[in-house]
Order: sequence, then C-alpha cells, then structure tokens
Amino acid sequence: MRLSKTDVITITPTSPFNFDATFHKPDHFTSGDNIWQQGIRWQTWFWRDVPLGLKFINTGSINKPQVTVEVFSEPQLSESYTKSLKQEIIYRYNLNLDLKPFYKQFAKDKTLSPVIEKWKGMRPGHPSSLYEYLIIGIILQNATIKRSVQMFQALLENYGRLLNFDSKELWCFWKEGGLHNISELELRQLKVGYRAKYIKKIDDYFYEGKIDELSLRTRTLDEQRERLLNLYGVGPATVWYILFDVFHHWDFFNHVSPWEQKIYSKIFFNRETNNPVPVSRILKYFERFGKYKQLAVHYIWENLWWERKNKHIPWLEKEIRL
DNA sequence: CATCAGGGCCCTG
DNA sequence: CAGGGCCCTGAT
Repeated sequence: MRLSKTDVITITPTSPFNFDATFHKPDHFTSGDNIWQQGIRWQTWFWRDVPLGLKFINTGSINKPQVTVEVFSEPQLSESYTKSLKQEIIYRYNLNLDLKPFYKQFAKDKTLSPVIEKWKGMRPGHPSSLYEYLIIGIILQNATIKRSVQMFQALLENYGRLLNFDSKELWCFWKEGGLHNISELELRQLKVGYRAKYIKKIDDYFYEGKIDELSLRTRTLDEQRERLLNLYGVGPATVWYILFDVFHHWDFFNHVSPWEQKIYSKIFFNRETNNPVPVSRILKYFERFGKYKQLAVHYIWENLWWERKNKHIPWLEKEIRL
C-alpha cells in the first residue's frame, strides 16, 4: 500500500526534551513497524481506521524543543482527524510531561542525578494503542526476546498491512477486532502456541466493543488495573507493563519478571546474575523513588540499554538471549 | 537424542 | 494458595 504525504504537524514539547531517547527505546526490539536513526523515527500507526505512516523529525533542541511530524496516508485527512492525531501523539509520547519536579527531587541522588543529567528531557512512552499493546504483551509472555519478535513478525505479516511511505516499507498493525474471522488453529500455525487462545479472546473483547481505551484513560489506577486483570490471558506482569506504557502511571511498581530481577540485581545491588536479590527487596529499594519510581527506574534502565549500543556488556548479553 | 527453562497465565484441588 | 500444564525454541 503506497502512501503519500498528506499532512505536516508541528508539536512543541515541554522543555527540556530529548528527541532520540523519547522516540527510540533500545530495549524495545523492533519488528518491522518502525525505523529509527538519530533525529528521525519512522513509525506506522493505525489511527481511527486509517493506516498511517508517520515520520517524526527532530526540528528543535533540548531547550527549544520542536517535533515535526510528516503524515503519510492514502486518503486525504480532515482537519478534525489531524487534530485528534496530534493530541494522540502528544499523549502517547508524553510530550506535555513536566519533568522538572522529578528532576528537582532527585538532583542530589547519587544514582539518579548523573543519569538524569545524561538523558535530560527523555520521556517514557510507547507508540501502541491498548489493543496493540495487549497483543504485544501476550507474545512477550513466557518467551525469550527472539521468540517474541518472531511471533510478532508472523502476526504482522499475516494480518497487518505493508505500508510504503517516504521510501520505507513498514508493517502496520491491523484494526482492533480484526482477527474475528481468524480461527485459533490458524493463529497456532504462526507458532504462537497456547497464546493463540489469549489473542483470540483479547481480539473478541474489542470486536464486541467491550473495551474502550479512551474512556479507560479517565478511570483511576485501581479501576484500570482491575479491568485489565479481568481480561483473559492478562495477569500481573502484563498489567504492570500496560499501566506504565499505555496509561502512564509512574507510581506503580509491583512486579519484577525473572530476567528483569537478574538485571536489577546486577545494576542496583552489584549482585551476580546467578544469585539475584529477592523481588521483595528490589521493590522495597525502589520505594526510595517515591511517586516517581517508574520514571526513576525507566531512566536507569534505558541508560543501560543505550550503553549496550556503544559497548559490549557480557553479563547483559547472557541475560537477554536474542 | 532427551531434557529444560524461558519477558506468565489459567485452572484445578 | 500451590503447582501442573501449556507452545515453541535453542541451550546443554
């Protein structure tokens, strides 16, 4: 599907703003729906029934931030559509987030302040809708990164659409509820294993209109958590990711998966990865970051993955099993 | 070759 | 509330 440039959106994020650390998370393993290079991020989106190619361009600086978004689509887009798209971009990437109180609170924290200094203006954020993230969350379950990427690619290439825009070819997610006519058996043939059942049920909720992301955003953390836990195939681990990445709660940290436990043990306690610190102790340690604990850990976590881009970290390579 | 654990979750007893 | 089963893959 060939798209042409139909719109350009200009966004002024709150200052300070770090474009690359916001639009590229080295720990999110790419699977054909995006490309990043310094100062530019190409990304597919399925927004309000329209497959889009988005090109985010850094046209500002840390202290005078500006992001230019070139929008590629097949149909011409209405003014109200573009307006909603702009709001959604700002929401998903937290471009209006005021980081100053967080920075101020930890200006003298020995662990955090150097990392904050290095990544000043980095936002948490994720390109996916709730539906898309639920699918991704399920393929992350009980699998190594390599296998998760493999499953995601198989799904995209079978049910998504290949978009051609700005001389790039990228896969776009399918519409929520779009697996309605796909059988569990067919999903299984894509080697997603027992997750086929979960994916089917999740897709069904959306097909039947039982979940509405935008209205769920207005609910409290506890309501969101309860709603998500009620979904078949969604447990504490997946909810934990979603409350942070999709609903942007910084003050919620109740889960550490085994591989993350090993990595935290190494970076926060300097413990060998074969002798990790108990999860309860890790969570207790994070309490020092108060209502910003997710943000604080995100900064330290991302810092580690950026470091990995520049130098070989043997103990980390062992844990991630690409 | 067999066995096992891995970015969990459901279901049963 | 503990523990078995589940899909597939690559490591041992």
